[in-house]
Amino acid sequence: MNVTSKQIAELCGVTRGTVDRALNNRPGINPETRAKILRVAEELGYRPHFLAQSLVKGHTKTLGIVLFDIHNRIFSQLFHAFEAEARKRGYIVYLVLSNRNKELELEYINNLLDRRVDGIALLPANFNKKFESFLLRSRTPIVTFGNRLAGPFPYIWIDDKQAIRDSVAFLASRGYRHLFYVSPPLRRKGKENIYVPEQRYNGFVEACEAIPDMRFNVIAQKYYLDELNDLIEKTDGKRAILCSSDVYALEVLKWLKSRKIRVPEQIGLMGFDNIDVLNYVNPALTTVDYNVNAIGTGLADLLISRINEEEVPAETLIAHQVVPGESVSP
Amino acid sequence: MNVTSKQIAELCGVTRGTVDRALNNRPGINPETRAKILRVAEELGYRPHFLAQSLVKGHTKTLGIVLFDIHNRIFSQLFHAFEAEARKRGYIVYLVLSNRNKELELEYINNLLDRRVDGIALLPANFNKKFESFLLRSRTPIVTFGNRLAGPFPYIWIDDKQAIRDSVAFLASRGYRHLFYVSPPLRRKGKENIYVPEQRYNGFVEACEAIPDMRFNVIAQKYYLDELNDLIEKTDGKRAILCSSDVYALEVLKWLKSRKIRVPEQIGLMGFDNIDVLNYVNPALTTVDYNVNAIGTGLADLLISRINEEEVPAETLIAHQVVPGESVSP
DNA sequence: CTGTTAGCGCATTCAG
DNA sequence: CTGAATGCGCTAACAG
Repeated sequence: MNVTSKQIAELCGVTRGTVDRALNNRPGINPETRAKILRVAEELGYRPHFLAQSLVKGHTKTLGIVLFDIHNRIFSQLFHAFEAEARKRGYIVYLVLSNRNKELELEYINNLLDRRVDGIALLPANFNKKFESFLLRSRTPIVTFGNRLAGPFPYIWIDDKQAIRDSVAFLASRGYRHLFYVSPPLRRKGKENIYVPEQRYNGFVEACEAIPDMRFNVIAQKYYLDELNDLIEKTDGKRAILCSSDVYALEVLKWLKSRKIRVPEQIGLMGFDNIDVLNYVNPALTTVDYNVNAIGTGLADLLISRINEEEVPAETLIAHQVVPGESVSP
Repeated sequence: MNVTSKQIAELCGVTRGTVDRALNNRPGINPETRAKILRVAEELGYRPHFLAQSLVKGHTKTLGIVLFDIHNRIFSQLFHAFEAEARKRGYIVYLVLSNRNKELELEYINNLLDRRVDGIALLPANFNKKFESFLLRSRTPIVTFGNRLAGPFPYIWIDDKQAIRDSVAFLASRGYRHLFYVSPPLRRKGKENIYVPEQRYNGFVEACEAIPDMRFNVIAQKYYLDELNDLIEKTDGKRAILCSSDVYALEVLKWLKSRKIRVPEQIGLMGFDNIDVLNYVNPALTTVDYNVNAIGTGLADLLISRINEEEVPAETLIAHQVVPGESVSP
């Protein structure tokens, strides 16, 4: 059914070598024969067989991106930007979702490698030496984001530590002297790749400790609302809850409302990510904004540069900024 | 660098045919030679070259899915389910975003076809005969969702018309006698594929007309808030706004709040889709819920069945239900 | 300027 | 049970 270059050759009474010269307009061919071949190819709706082409050329013009999932709006937006940039540069992309599952991630990366993607953008769940040497051995360009590896894999994201420091400074400037920091569980250190949560955690502790009269607690467990409840009852003064992501902040806000605790009158609240749904919640959440599209685009750009064997910086950090909302008092 | 079956053959002192018999455990091979070959392959970390394999086998174990974008949570969730099911069945998936752009969609489908995907799940932006015959000529299994084509392409979604009818009935049962229906623009009919918006629109009109004393207006334009404003000022009585999606409803709610119009005391409000962010907005929005995961999974299932040349229903409709919230009065 | 030849890596005949 | 040969569709180097 699909027309091949061989058929075109026969129809034009030439050989496939000549057809190839015409199609990929390479030098050394009579303009007339070229025109004829091109016309016939056009008429027959010829399209080169991509797989065969890839097989011999050694590249597939295909990228893979592995994400945990696509529930957090941050990541769907990032993908959108990544995909748009990739397409502009002639690549098409496989999106695979590891669900934070280390085995699944490995299996997926193998699948992508089997399909000979030209490069992979990776939000790594795995992190040990074995994993990294596996990636290295693949000899495939890999760029990371949102979670870091130790090896020589370019990384693009924001400066998480500084961003949380800025958040603490902001809350301090508004007179808050007791902060509760809600973070994903951290005790799984060594068992999971928690680079970013850890950076944020460190930023929080450092920033708080640098402020003489600042008191603070870290909540990093699954039942964080229970712990938050205890903490709120046991303390007083001007307090604020700082969440490591808007998703947490939204949950906390919902819970506070159900408990009839007013924000910011009784307690301040701050999120992180500035996801678009914040547009629809009251009070408007104070949060940290950064340009996710820039990350997505930059990720594709970095990866394609690496594929073209250009030098790229080991680390590129996107700017962030605190966005004041109504959830902290003036 | 990558080890090939040829190398294994040499190392084992046999020919590639034999290696193939061992690897794909086909009959007609001495158990001992097989064991040896398998061992060597294992040691060398042999992985078959997927492209070469595909080239000769004629399939790629790859699916393509084309979406408008991934901003609406409905679609990211749908993708997640689709991807999970596809993976379970041994397929990996290309996700491409047409941005509702007809030319881009065509280009993308061509890209997918070039890469010889085994099947495509399509949310079509195009819709004319030419487009459909193009799809048919590709001889590639295609399944549609969320927007319909005229031709023989299996379709999976919900019964949009009935769902809106149910919404109207629900509002009527709560005593509302004047409804404003907010829909995407419909005048582009003939220029864009607006199957679903049209179904919903028809359902709305039919349902309203069947209720003797029901008054209603349809707002289907870009500046719908302005029109809504006029309408609200010119009318009175027990009124409600019915939106064709939660995204609209959220915008409307935000606008109502800014205008200090109370929901549901002064006006009722209802959305459609039951997206997860509704969890965080007040008042809780009344909406229509359906199982998106079932659609995503079903989509993959349908597509793979078609690939395996099994018969599938031309249309499969997923159940929906009205979810009462606080945004309509009791 | 064009034809011939040899692969890319694998699957699948047909002989032996 | 195994070897040799052919082809998937395309590219590229070498002759002529």
